[in-house]
Amino acid sequence: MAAGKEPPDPDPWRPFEIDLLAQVVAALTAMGEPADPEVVRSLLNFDGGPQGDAALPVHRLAAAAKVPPAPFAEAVLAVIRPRGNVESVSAQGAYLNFGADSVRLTDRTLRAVFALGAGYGHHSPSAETACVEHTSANPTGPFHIGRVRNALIGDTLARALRAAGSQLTTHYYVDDMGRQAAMITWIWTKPMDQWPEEIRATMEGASPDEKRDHYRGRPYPAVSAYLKTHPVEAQEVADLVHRLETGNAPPEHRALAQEILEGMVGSLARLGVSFDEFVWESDFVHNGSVDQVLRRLQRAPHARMEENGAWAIDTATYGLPKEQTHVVVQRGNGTSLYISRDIAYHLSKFARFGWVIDILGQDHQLHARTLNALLAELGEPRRPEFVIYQDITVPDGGRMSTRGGSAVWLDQLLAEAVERARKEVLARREGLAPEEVEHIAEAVATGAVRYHIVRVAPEKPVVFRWEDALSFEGRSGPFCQYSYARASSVLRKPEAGEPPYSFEADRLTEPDEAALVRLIARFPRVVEQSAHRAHVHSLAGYAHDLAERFNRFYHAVPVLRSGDEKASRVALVAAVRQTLGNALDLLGVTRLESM
RNA sequence: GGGCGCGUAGCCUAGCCUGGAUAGGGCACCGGGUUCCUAACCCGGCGGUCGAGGGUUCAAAUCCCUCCGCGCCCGCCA
Repeated sequence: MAAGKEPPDPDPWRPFEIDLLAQVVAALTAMGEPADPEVVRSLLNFDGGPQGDAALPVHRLAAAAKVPPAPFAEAVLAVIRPRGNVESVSAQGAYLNFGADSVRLTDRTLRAVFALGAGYGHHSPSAETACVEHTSANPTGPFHIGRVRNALIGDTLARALRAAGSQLTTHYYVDDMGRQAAMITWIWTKPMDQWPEEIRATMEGASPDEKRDHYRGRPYPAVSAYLKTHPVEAQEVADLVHRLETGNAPPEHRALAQEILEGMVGSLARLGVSFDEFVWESDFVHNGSVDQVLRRLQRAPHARMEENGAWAIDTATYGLPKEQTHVVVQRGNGTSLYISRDIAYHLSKFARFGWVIDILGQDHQLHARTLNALLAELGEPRRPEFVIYQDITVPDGGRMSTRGGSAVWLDQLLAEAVERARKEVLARREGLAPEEVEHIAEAVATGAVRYHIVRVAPEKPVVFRWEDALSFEGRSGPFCQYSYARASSVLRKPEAGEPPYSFEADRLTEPDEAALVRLIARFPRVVEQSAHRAHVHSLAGYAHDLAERFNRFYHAVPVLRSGDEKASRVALVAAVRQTLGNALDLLGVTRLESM
């Protein structure tokens, strides 16, 4: 083992970058050219590629020197002295290409992976406290996959932020105050034989041991439709909403919400999504913080009372679209509105967390901007950061609608995925114990669904197609899981030996090995970037790239059947397994030792 | 009408913030690969006016402007 005395740098690329920057600056200085390290750094391109590990386009520097780019590049080449972690320099037209010292990079990378293990790619904990609020669906029935996009973006971002060092808490904001929740209570507090016929019809064939969110949520669409044409009953629901606000909710109200919520959250748990805290909207009403917000808003600079006693804020100065310059924050009857309660909630978050992040569907975009305007109106300097994602739609171009029957339930998707995965396992493997088959099928199914939804940038609209969602090949969760299982399988062989794995970096010089090492080395930066730019999809892209590189290596380079290189190659496989496993953990995709 | 987002091969997608060298993947399709560490894999091929036009620049998928198309929002609902 190439044991290092000092603890390894958690970012294997950094020493190369430091050396390279210093050498470029030194070369420019030697040429008598201005060499601001910050300028040079911004010019350097570390994306890597077939040309080398870093590139410097010299156009700008050449222009300043009043020399054509290509000769300028040659001139730099003549004076630059690659050393340390920089192994090679070459000029190609207007570009200088640099290669890292592969042996040093390999040594440093593998040592970092083995020393840090599950912590490789993670950054040291910071004092920064953060809160990610996500999902926050009304407790009125099961999840459809549109809302699952919210949950998966939020959960993956939370994992990434934790890895990046944040002290992170996740929130599910439970709306038990509005009309939606009231409708559930309205119908379920009536004996079923008194339900209107068209609502009772929705319970036909319902089994009492059905999952609770499905069972209790069944009448919801019918109730919603029924109330549109039945003003008397609609008034009952309106009265109920008023009772919720004044603290006179029927005793069953919260229990019903809780019951449905447990069913909903149970489905998310299968996907590895969990929450640190459930925050109930009604708590902000009952603890007086909503009243406090309303009183502050009434004293705010742009507040005014309407004719019927309602309070509104003129937000024209906050740059909102012109239709939204008049924001009502309190009804004529004195009750609060969603936006006011949300302000109370956000103030409570600001009191506890330095960084507040909300995952919101694009339909909440205007709400987000209004919230910011009202926070400004209150003199509150802090703002939440919003991650806005686009809807998942169905192929005929429609929104995912519960009433139109176009919604795809998460539970339905998972059931379908598990069934398909089970078939695959049974077709590929023989003699597995039934519980092993189920374990793999569940992991493959949930891995496929999680990966499929999180792989696309949040701002892209997504059209749901069964055949894409259930793909186990190519750019998919199971592809990554398979590569992990493959690496695990190699390491399980007796010939692979036991950890700790010793290696000699100068034996890992095949192009496929060098490429793998470079990808492994990039992981800590991928984690950092995905967390801070809320680009969780880049984690999915990374996992695929690493898996793909590993498969290429696996086919091209013998490991256990090799000679003097064997131990080093085994170590490389172990490093891939560790890194890919860490990436899968961040994606919430279950690692499989075999599949 | 206004605001926000999106538009990259038949389909899906990365890159856009911070401009840089032949735009990276996947699916589908065609042709190969398993006496050998898991073929949910690999190799090769096919396929691109980066929505259109203009501008800035030595250099534009990337920045700016205009237009077109699609989605969402514009409640004393949440």
